[in-house]
Amino acid sequence: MNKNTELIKHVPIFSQLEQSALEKIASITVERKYRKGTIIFMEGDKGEALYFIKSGKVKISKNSNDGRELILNIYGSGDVFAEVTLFNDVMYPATAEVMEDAVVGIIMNTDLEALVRHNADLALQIIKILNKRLYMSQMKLKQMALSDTYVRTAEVLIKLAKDHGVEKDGIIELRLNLSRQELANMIGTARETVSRALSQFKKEGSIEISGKKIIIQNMEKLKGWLQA
Amino acid sequence: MNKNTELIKHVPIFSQLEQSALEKIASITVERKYRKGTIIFMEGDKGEALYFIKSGKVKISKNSNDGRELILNIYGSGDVFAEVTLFNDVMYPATAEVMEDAVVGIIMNTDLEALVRHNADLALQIIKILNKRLYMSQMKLKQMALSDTYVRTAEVLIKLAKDHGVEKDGIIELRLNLSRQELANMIGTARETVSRALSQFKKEGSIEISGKKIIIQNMEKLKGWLQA
DNA sequence: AATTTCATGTGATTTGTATCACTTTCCAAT
DNA sequence: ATTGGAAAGTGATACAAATCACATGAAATT
Repeated sequence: MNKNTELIKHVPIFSQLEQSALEKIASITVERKYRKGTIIFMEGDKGEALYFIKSGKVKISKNSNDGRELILNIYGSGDVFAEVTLFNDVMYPATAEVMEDAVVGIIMNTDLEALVRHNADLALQIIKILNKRLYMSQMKLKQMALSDTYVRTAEVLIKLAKDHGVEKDGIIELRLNLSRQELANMIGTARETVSRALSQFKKEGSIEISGKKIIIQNMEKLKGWLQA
Repeated sequence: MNKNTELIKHVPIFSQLEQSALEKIASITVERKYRKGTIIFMEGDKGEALYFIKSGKVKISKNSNDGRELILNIYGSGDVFAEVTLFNDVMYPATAEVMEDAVVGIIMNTDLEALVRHNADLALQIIKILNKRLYMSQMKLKQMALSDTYVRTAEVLIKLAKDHGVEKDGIIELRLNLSRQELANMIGTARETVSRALSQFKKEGSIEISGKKIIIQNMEKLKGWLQA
């Protein structure tokens, strides 16, 4: 129980809450381990829980019926996901797949909803996170509508570096195990186009590539691609 | 005061609240009229209020610095907008412009925040609306990434018909005063492409066009374009 | 009503990017 | 280490959609 409280304290949306609320949340949280490749839930499944990540990475994506994929986000430690099904009794609007072995906290919607109804602080935290998500989503829409593929590629790299990169004296290492195809599915473009963009960024000295690892050598140069 | 309460009752996010809350909201709401073309706020302005529409239409858009525009949404009577700046102390992430003379209710963030902190019901309503917005935004992202321009055009027409159309024995009339350029800016395409798509839809008998007015003659046929 | 100005439709052309085709590289299994 | 199979890089081609160009139509201004 105490261990759970510690865990929950490190999740941003909960961290501001007072001790008693933390303990309540801890008491309704179930911890679970998932192996890489596991589907936590699929788009269309009944939405019944909120998840937060203790460790590992989770990919959130939508698929079209002709098999194409759009990756909406990649979440890591401390992030919450599936928050959209709270209070809504809707299906999950996207699929969650484990990219790196993960330990995840799970809170059933019914339990959390009961709590939120009496804890405005918690509601506020949820509002904040939804605000942020909405903001990001609209930014992406703008990029998708108004930027070309190389710019979008740079944008995604920069975002990934910020969220998941590890800085080592000036350079940032990105060790997500993303295939080019998956990167393309985040950017909304073709595998080959990503290859070409990365080659370009490499040639100009912005990044360095060794297999799946991408090193951002010169963030400023990469940011030079941004526009809009 | 009583008049305001009536007004507020018809706004979905408030309508579920109990009388005392309604009255409080009414007491902190300012009503204001705007003429067509007025900019209510601009992207980057300090976010300080939440708005809801009593009558008229408001266009929410983002602009790139090379002058191109992406229209995120068009809101009408009963809709809330600028909800993203609640509890966040951020700038408006988009611009709000009046498309049709509008009467708008304005609630200062500070006032509403104080209220929400002690009214979990209200917080829930806000969460619900954010959920819906996020869902819509992600749907759009998927469309933008995975559908071609004609499909997106059909999708936007269908959405506009649902939100703003007037049904008259089977056919739906769309009388938004949107230029082709603006339609294109909703779809994320070029003016000319929209013209061609509309011509196509007209030729196949899905719609009828007379100036800015678009009549959806055969919704089923138009929906035939949808995919994914 | 006449004239100017702006919005729209539509063909022609260009451009960006998806797709195809193939080679090379990487990784896993033996 | 060797081999087989998938993922990645890259040139060639095809295609959708942007852009250009212009004619037509509608709306605003005088």
